[in-house]
Amino acid sequence: MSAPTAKSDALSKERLRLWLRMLRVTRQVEAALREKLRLEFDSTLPRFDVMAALYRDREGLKMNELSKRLRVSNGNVTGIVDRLAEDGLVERIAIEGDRRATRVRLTSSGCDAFTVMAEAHEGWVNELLDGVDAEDAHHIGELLHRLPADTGARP
Amino acid sequence: MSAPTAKSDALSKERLRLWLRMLRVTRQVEAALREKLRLEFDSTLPRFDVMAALYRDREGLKMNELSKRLRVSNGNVTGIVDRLAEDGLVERIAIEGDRRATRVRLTSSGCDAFTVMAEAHEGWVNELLDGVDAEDAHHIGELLHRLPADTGARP
DNA sequence: AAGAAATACTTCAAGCTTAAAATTTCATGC
DNA sequence: GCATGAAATTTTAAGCTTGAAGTATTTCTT
Repeated sequence: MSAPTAKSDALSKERLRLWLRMLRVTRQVEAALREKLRLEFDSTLPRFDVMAALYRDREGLKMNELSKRLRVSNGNVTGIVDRLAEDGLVERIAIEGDRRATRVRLTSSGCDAFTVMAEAHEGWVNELLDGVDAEDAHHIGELLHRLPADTGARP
Repeated sequence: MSAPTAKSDALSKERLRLWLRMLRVTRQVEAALREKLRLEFDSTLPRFDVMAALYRDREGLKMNELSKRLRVSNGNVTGIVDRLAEDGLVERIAIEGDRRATRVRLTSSGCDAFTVMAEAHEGWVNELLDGVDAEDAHHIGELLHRLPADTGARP
């Protein structure tokens, strides 16, 4: 533990400012997306996230894998999947040979619904990030990638 | 509405990728901060945010102003302030001449508690954003500032 | 084969969050 | 003065989120 120098203190403050700004922008964009999803599709961001993960793995995921993929608690996923299942967008499928686990996957109507939502979603993000050109996007992406927090590589 | 060109489509995808990465990093950092606050101070991020806003305006804020400042619903602020008040960290003060509104401000013990938390918080952020030097921080900050989403200037 | 440990999932309590409805108080027009 | 609408806040219903406790089921140990 080295003594805080004037320089390291200034850097610390700079990082704090950056964090607060990142947080503000992220929340703003999230709020906009949430409202769009609600108004246009009567849905929510968590539902969208779950469906997106299941769309990537069309054959489905175990609850376990889903919660790791989304980095949320497993109890959380249970509730979201429950509600999606009520609406017929996903289904739980027994796994042969292990009666503890279940696989969740999009139903065909869930798959259809997601493709429509995903296209709209990309358009909204595109509008919300207006002002970021390809070079900027690439640059910020690189910087974020250097953060210890970005353990983004998924198995 | 112009027809989507190959170039604009690529940019759209690039922005989507950037957004997903921003979201992931932000959530990761938030999760880390939330856990720290819980373990070290038995507190939460929303409580910290409210206290931070009240620390900035030491004489207090109306519920209204607080919810605008934090960009959350007013019903939301009610609950958080209720719980902070139960713990003696903030207090509601009647506003003379308007019996509808109340001013919320930190108690002196709330103020003390916040200064301790704020220092720890800055340290955590500093560690979490390790790898971002002053130049990077400034650069990303500039880019974020150009987003329409960053309507950050507070009155 | 019996018991112990690990795994997969759900349930639970508490808190956060929103949008919408309800309440109280203030301001304005007539 | 009084009605009507605006403003500040709280309440409510529904959903999200976590960490911890609880339930089965499987696997490991001996």
